[in-house]
Amino acid sequence: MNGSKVTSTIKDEQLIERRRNQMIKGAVTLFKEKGFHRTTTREIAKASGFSIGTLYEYIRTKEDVLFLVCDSIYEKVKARMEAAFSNENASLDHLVQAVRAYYLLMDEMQDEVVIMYQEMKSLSKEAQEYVMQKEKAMVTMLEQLLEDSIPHRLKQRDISLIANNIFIQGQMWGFRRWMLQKEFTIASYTERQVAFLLAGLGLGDGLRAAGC
Amino acid sequence: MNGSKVTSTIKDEQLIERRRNQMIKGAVTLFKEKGFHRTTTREIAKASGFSIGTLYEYIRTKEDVLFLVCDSIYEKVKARMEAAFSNENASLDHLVQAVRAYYLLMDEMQDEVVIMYQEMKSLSKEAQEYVMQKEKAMVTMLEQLLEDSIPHRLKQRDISLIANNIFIQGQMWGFRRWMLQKEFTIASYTERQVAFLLAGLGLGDGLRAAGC
Amino acid sequence: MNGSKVTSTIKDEQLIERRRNQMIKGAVTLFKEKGFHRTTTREIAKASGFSIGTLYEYIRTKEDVLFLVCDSIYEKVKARMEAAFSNENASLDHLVQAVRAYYLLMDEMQDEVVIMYQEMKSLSKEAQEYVMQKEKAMVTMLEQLLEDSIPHRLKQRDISLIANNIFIQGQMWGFRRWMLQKEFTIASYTERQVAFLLAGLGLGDGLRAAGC
Amino acid sequence: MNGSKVTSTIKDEQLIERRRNQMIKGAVTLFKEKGFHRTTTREIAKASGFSIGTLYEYIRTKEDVLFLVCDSIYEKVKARMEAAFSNENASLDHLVQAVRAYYLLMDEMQDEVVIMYQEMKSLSKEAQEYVMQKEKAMVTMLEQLLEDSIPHRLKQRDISLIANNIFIQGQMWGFRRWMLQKEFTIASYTERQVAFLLAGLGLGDGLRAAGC
DNA sequence: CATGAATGAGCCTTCATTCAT
DNA sequence: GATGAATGAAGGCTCATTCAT
Repeated sequence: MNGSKVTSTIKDEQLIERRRNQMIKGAVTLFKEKGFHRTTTREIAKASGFSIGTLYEYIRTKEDVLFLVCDSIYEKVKARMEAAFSNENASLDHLVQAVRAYYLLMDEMQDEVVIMYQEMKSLSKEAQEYVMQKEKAMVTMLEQLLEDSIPHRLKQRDISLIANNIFIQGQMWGFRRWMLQKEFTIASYTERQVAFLLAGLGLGDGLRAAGC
Repeated sequence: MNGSKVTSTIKDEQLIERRRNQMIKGAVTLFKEKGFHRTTTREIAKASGFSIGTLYEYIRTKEDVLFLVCDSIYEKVKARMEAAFSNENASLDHLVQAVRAYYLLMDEMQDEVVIMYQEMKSLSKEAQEYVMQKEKAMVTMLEQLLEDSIPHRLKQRDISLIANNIFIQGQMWGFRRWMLQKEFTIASYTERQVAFLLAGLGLGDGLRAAGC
Repeated sequence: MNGSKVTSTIKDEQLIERRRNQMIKGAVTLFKEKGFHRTTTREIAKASGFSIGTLYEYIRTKEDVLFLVCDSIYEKVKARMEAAFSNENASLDHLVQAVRAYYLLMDEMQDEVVIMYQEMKSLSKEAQEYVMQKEKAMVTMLEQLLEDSIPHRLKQRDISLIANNIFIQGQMWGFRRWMLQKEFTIASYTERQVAFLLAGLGLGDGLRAAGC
Repeated sequence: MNGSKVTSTIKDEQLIERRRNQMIKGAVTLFKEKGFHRTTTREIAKASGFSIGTLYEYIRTKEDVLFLVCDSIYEKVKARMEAAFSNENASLDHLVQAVRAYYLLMDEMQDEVVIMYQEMKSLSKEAQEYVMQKEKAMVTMLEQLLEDSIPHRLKQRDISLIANNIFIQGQMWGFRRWMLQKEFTIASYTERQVAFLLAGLGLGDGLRAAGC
């Protein structure tokens, strides 16, 4: 149901899907490079492989492109998280595996995350709301994961806080790459964050012993 | 030394200082509201209390305004952090006080933080570099604080990681307010983050006991 | 002979006739509402009940639609006037009846008249000429009517003038409805115009006596 | 108070006045030639003698230009009518003189009248209302003239009707020039209309005697 | 015959920047 | 030093028209 909120003059639904994927792909590249505002609709059309007229058959506004991009990013992240979090056997080990998978995913999607952070405010209030819901849903997934995997009980608020921390620490790996990626690889970053998380939960061996 | 990298046609240095402060104040309000790109130079001039012609006597480019704004934000944050971190008597308690002060500061400067996150990429590569240096310096202050205040030794990397975590958790309080500020007040957010930090360092009472 | 000057790729003459009638009907509605320039070809196609591709099988240019519309309006008005003016027994009474019928017709075709007044200039010079001929023919019909029905002789010029006056007074009923239709009904408007006409011709009872 | 409803970024009121007059002059020429819709803002700017940027300092919308044009036409016509109708000594003779002056005026302003007839519908509902008020005021002036100048009493409705007739007969001289101006000069047109008017009022010598 | 996706010229409008006063 | 009118490049978007299916 990708981008079902964006109207199109085209009738063929499959074509819409295909063209919009072209569009998103082209736009992501451009947004990464120059940001939403510095990218022109003509550039988007060109990068998507069609004319400006055709572009506007599939969207109504330049902002629609941004929405489509954001939506597709979330959709992708969500799908991957769901796959990684499927908790047949909820255990501490599963928690660690899932968090690792999440950090790995954030490593893969660095550019997309940067786009989200910088351009979301260019969406309409309504679209922002929509996108925030999706982000909220992802944090909730992390909360669920924690709840299911930790032996002792935590206050809801603490679960919520920790889920948030994990979530943004993952995003920051990409957003603050200029700082973090000088000192860490994604592997070592993941490793230490997990160790610190477990320590915080009173479950790990503590930071001192956790030799890298 | 506010914005010494930005050229002006005016000779009187004090006047420059005064005018630029007007400018920054006006611009921050506008950037908060509509972002850098959607704000026009005319609006900035008006909000600053002088004409568009005068505006351009004190800057060379619209981007200069953004730089001035970013620079002033960092200057302000840095000054406040320095005041709060002054470590005559480094102790665990001092660490806790300092971190609390930092979170409080981030609460005060929410809007400014949001501007930084969203508009930094609109600066020139050079200006971005400059601003990143300042951010790096702040993280370093946190690292120093940790190093000085924690009884046992931590690996440099872990210090760096934890400093980063604290730093961004503070920024996220403002940036993700739509999510966090529904569940927490700045007091409770600070409280739990500190508790979790200490637990992670193997120093607190753990999360279970730390009743809110 | 509807629109015989407009080319079509279709062979079947009857189909052309049918499709064009659909087109005219749809277009008139739209032109009334938003004028020729603000109406798109897509809208015309939709209102006509077929696709944009099909539309262009029956016309060559958007302007063709306007021409078809104008032509059909004149055809219709002309037919109705001919019916009303058929002068087996030319008499003053017949004149009055015919003029009344004309005003009634103009009342019915208000919207169409407005379209003619406002959009005719969007036709090509050539098409304008064609349409003006038709309008001229109608005025001539009125002239003939006057000539046949008035007992005494009038100078040709006066006949021409009076025919013109009647003609435009009819059109104005629709075109200036916002003014006239606040004060008059079509019945009272007709009534007074006829009285005034007869008075001008030295045939009526004068305006004073002609109680409404 | 010309065009006081149209906003401008320029502060100097006199400059606004001057520039707008340039604009109106340029626009009238273009609208005459190609109509409002087929005229581009760039053409208007060029014909006005300034750049497109400057044009938009004095208006907000292309439609504003049309409004300014319409308003100025009415203003001009109104002023001239007021001058011609000043009724120190209301008499039949004065009526005839005034009507003659009106027809002469309409002859002078043919192109402007055509513009009004064809483009008024392109104005916003609000602006149309405004412009219609002005037109109504002019008809009222004619009514007043009739009332003051005719010896015997006429019903209000008849006055209104006759005023309207005179008004549109004047406008039609320009709008239907392709027809009328083949048979008449403005002098002869005026002559016969006046004769017919007087006859209708039961005041002239009738049409038969009124040799041309 | 009918359809509708594709095209791109062209339009209106904005806004950073300059410079004469 | 301050002002604000002038500039024009550039951007978002529309829509008449075509043509392969």
